[in-house]
Amino acid sequence: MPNPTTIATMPPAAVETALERLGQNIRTARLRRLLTQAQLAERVGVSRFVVAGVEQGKPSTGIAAYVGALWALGLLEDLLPVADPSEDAQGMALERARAPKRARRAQTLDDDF
Amino acid sequence: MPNPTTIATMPPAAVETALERLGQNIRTARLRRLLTQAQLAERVGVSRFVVAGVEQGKPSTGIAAYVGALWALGLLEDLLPVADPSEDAQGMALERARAPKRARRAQTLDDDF
DNA sequence: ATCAGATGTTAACTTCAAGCAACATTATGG
DNA sequence: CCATAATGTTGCTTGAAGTTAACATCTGAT
Repeated sequence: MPNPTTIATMPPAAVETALERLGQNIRTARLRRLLTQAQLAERVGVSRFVVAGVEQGKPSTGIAAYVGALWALGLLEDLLPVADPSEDAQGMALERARAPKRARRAQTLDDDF
Repeated sequence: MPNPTTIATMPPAAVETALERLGQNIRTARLRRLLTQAQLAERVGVSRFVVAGVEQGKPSTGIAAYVGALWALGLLEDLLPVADPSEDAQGMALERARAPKRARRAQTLDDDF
């Protein structure tokens, strides 16, 4: 990451918390299945350090490692409801206006001050 | 990624599909909110290219970008149930055996074939 | 209590991901 | 339809993520 990417180095507290929680959940699932970090890592196809990072909720780790871990643990389906449009109440309310393929704010036409 | 990391370059079909779906969901949520990629990117604190990658389900993109997008869209809570231990039926069944802090298979003691 | 194995830590090295810029393409609003 | 904005694409540069290895530490089974 060329730039001191704010999101990865200093994520908002809520994001950091959510990641730590996700990592902890993955760790719990792994331990319940009696897998070592190295074993899980092998299934996912990464080194054990990446798995360790996942369990710590490391923000800069590629999402593939996270999703791969869920997959290897048989928990991939948990990801399907995330941001599911049919469950996005706020979004559905907004959609009542329109649902374009590209975002575009209605040009203020007569308001040329 | 020094090594042609299998997971990021050639993820299992299920993982790839899940990521594409997640990205599509995020895109839908963004469009419903009438945000441009650039606007969302600014909120998340990354360039618009990263947001584009997220919406494509790019496996190698850091999870912070994904979670940051969810956060900026007000969808962070969707992440909480993922791999939630209290919902992990398979894991809870296995836990009936034990719940260690470190994985370790019981040494086969008398089984020295 | 002891010892083997799992996990944490550190370091050096390699490679790709993210940033940036310019341009092409597509879609939307008027 | 046309103009304009949004998104996709390409190439370059650079810094950080991931790998490997060796060692330290902790945990748990016996």
